[in-house]
Amino acid sequence: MTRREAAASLHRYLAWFVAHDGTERTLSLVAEKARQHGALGSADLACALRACRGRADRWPRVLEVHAASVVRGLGGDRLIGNLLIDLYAKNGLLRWARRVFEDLSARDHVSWVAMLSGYAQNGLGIEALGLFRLMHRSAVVPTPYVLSSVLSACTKAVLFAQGRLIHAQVYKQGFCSETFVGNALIALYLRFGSFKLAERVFSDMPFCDRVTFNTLISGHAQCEHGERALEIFDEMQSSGLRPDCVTIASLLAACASLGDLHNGKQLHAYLLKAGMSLDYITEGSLLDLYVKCGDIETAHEIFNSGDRTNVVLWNLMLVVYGQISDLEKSFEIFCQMQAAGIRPNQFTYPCILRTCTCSGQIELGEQIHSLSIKNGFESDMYVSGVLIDMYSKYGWLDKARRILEMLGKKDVVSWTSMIAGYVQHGLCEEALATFKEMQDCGIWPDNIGLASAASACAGIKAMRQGLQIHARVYVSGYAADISIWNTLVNLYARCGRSEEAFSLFRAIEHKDEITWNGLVSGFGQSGLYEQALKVFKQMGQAGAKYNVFTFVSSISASANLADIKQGKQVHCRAIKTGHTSETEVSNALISLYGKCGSIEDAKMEFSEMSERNEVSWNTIITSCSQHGRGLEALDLFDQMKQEGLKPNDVTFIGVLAACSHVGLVEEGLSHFKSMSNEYGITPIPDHYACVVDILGRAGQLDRARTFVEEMPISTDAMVWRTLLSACKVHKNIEIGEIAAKHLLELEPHDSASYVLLSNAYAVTGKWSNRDQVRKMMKDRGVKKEPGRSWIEVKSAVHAFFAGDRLHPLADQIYSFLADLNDRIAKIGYKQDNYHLFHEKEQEQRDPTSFVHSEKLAVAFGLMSLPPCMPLRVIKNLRVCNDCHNWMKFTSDITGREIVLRDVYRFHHFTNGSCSCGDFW
DNA sequence: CTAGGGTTAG
Repeated sequence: MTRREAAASLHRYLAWFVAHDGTERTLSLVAEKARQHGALGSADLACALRACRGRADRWPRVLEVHAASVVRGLGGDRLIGNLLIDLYAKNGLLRWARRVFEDLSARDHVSWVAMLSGYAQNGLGIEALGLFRLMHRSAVVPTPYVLSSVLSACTKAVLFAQGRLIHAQVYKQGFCSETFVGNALIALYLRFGSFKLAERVFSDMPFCDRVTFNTLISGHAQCEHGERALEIFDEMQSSGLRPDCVTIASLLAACASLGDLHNGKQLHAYLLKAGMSLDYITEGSLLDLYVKCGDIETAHEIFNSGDRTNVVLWNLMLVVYGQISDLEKSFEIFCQMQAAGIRPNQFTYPCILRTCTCSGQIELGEQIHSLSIKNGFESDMYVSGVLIDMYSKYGWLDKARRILEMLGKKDVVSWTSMIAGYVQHGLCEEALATFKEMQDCGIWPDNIGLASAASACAGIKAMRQGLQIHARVYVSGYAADISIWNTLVNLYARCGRSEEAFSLFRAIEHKDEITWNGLVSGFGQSGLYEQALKVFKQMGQAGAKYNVFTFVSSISASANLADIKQGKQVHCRAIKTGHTSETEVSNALISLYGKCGSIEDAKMEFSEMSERNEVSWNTIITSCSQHGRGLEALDLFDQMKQEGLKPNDVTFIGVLAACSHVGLVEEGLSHFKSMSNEYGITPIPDHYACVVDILGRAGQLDRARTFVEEMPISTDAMVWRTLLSACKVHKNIEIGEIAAKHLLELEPHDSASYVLLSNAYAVTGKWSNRDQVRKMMKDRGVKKEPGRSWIEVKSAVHAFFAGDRLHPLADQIYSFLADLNDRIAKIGYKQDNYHLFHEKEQEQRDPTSFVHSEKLAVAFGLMSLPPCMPLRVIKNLRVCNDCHNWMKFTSDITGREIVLRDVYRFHHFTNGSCSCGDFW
């Protein structure tokens, strides 16, 4: 045998091995041959390269062979070069591949295809098209293979228009009957959801192969057309083509998306029966099937018995436990994978971090964040995206913002996560500013961005900006997304534009529960409570589904109307639909009963709750406090802390108000100090107003004044009004005048402020000053709001103005009242509302023409309601001294409980005394 | 076969 013959025979032998075996042995044979014959030809090096395909562990060999070929002067060799391009491209090293491509001494179609498909596989469609143009310029006529590579580049890089142009060229060149070209076209059209075009290409194909069917099946499976995928599988079987593992993997995906465990299990059995090797792709699909069908146990079994060196399967397991938000298990898998020496990839961190976010374990999330930085994923867009989401959901907006700023390439998701984070924490201005910033960076918002921006507008009732978003939705191409319309309906409702809200609402074809709720809650937040309750009733008639949001919104609308009857109806509906065990619903009910004056019902609701959160405690504490049960409120505050719940700013409003009711000055001040010292809460003006109330009620007006003057934040009207009110009660006109001066500057059109000052002058006998205030009101066109009271009797609400005779039973009411006044005069009542009038004025007044509305309401209530029922009256202004005193006597003589809700607080009158302790 | 963002409430 000559040397030449020996070389040829060995070469054939090697080629056979590569084709049939491709093991380590091939490579050792190459090495052996090198020792025997000293020099290697390009065919042998090519052989060695082929043996490296698809084997990550032989990656170093590729580099060795490349080096050897360059050393032997084979750098421009086509046979070796084409293989190197393919290998480098498959490993994502496109620049190396391109370098080899450029260095080729001559290119054939294989070279072009290798480079083109390399770009295609890495999603670099633009580069692929650039190379395709270069090919045209080099006057190389594309082959069907080239065209199919370019088509697949278009598919991968989402370049539909270019894909259609290539289709035209395919048609012109008459390559339509080539099966692999048809396959590429089917993939293209399915990727863009053009099912009709895909099926047309399919039916025009003279021949189809397994890949055709696989492409159709996987395309339909990915578009959630599981049913069609299974149908095509039937066609495939009747055409006599046998499925391979790609077919089965795609079918498994179809079953997974359909939740069809039955068919999925049959496929699983088929895999085992047909003796198909479970590679990591089929294994992954199987895992995915069991995960999506909720059979986690089987999923875990498959994972345990499979190839545990593949990071994808580990990632899948992280997703498995993430889906049932079992962070503990998820984290266990994460630790096990590291112990097994598996390096997490860029998918791993988003998988586990999302579960941390969902289960609120931010501390663990932070640790994993550090790990991801250590492993070099600091600037990964996906990892950063989920981190921005995690930190911003938790309220660490600054930290989220820093990650966003650090991110070199920000995509629409990273921006939107930040925007959504701002919205979720009520920072709507920041959200809208960031929304603008994103667009200044050239990123166009998508459906989620638009919905978030619309929600930000709704949050601050920014109708003008909201209208802009509305207009953009029409041109955006996202008009099919119901979430956006839901937000817009809510936006209009929240801005009080009921006409627009309804017309948009009617235009939504498939309304979901959020559409309805958006209307109810929106009306509730714009003060259109009746409108909100009307929609709630319509929901019942339309057969819409109620949920927690529906009940919370409707109950709170009833509460704001103080419409206990309406509220009880909603409560009944909640019981019937089984929503009363929801914490949020119970919280709304506590607030309802509290606001309607039934503190006992509120306490009952609270005590029957199975789970209470901060809001539950805040609501009951505030309710007790509003009803004058200060000690109870403070007791509840202690219990709340004992149960390990963290008080927030709302809690302290209730606590400070409670201290005020009980007269606990020093305790109140120490609670106030503890807010920032112990709990890190920055007091808002409302807290300062509470402290002023505490000091004012105790008569420590100088101290109150100093406190206000030393406030570190700017003083608002509420603070001054509280101080002025205390000055009126304690007849301190000097400090009262200072408070009034600030108050009238801040709110020059609020009639209540003038009335308060005028009364403060009256009680201190400064009649001329009082007259000046009255003149000031007149000059400035400020009119006193007429006093009005409401009472509900037998399902109807009866309203009264001061001294009015509009009620059908007016005569009876007035004579009942006269009789009542006689009776209470006998036990010591003296009408004293004249202290607000000068003696001369008093002489001129007709005592009967001046009866406050709350007295009329109470008289009517006493006449109409059975003796056992407490009277619940609502008044639009503060109750005056005389009426307050009158109520005490009336409650005593009639043995009736009277609950009066004025604009400030509740007064419970029983047996001659009031829960407010005579200070309001 | 594996990864991130949303709409209604208190």
